[in-house]
Amino acid sequence: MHFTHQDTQRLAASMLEWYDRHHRTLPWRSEPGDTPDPYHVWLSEIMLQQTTVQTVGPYFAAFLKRWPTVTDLANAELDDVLHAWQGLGYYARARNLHKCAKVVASEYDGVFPDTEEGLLKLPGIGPYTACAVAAIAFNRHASPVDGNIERVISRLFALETPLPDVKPEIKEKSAALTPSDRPGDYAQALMDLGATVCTPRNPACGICPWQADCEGRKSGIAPDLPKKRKKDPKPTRVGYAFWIRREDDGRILVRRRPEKGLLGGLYEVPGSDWRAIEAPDDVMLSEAPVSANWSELDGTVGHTFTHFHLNVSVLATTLPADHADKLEGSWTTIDGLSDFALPTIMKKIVRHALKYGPA
DNA sequence: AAGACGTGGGG
DNA sequence: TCCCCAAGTCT
Repeated sequence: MHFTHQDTQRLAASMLEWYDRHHRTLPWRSEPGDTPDPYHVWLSEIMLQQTTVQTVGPYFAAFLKRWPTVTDLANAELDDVLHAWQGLGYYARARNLHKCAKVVASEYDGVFPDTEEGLLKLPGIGPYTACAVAAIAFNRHASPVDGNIERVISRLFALETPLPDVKPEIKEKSAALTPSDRPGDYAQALMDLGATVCTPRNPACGICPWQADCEGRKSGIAPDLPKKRKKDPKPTRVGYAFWIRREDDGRILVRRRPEKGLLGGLYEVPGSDWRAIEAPDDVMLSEAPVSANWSELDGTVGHTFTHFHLNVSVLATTLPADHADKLEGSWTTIDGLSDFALPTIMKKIVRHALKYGPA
């Protein structure tokens, strides 16, 4: 399948026309004709990595309100950024977001670089985001390829090679279709189309501006594209959470996780390691922050991460203050828990402890 | 280069 | 219930 130069111009034009009529108004999108704020574009693109528009909305608004400029964000404390990010997931994004803001503020005088290669050097900005920001914020002739565009292009050309092998071919085909005029709108058009028309399941080919040219639709395989390699089943891990209450004031112990790795920099109810195979109770118990008289609460807390399922049992105890004060971490009231950046698994553990724990 | 890295919604 | 999916990056 090959398009002539004339074909590509026609396809780009019909896509932009579709965008002008059907594009969504999103908080980070400038009005047509207005120059977008690179800070807004960058912030939204980082938040939107592997995350839905609906989920991002409130976070984007809250960040912009609290940190109106990239310099404001650079001057923030990391813990405050992680706190504002809690629940959004992939927390390395928040750490890199903060790092990136600091670099832009200190080394670029608060002004984002306006080229793909300049952007690519910044923390948390990879090939997709560099391309997207260059196109959307700076109107550069760049062709970002995200999951939506992979789907649209693989269908348009009926590419049956599975991802990720087919990625270079998609990149090449997509670049060849990208117009010099309005490359940013064109990129957003493809993403909108992928999100609302050329959807993973039940694509609405009947209303697609490219239906007449789509090889995938014509051969009836569009809904099955792009092909992907099968994923390995997720293993299940188990562990304990230690709900430790200080006797005199009823405060609870929380602690900050190491900055690298899973849930890095967020706070946790102290816990054992999460193991693939259930270890004997005494091994898990030896990982408690303190030796104590534990009572196991009813039920378990289940949570699924990207690459494993987790089942946590909660052990509760109450410690005399002189004993409690030797432990590492922060003692907080229940209400005060909202001041800490807690990932969803920890919120579940807190909820479970409050529901089943000793009164 | 393949695996680590979150979460919530939809079918 | 369970699997797939969402504007990927880092190591």
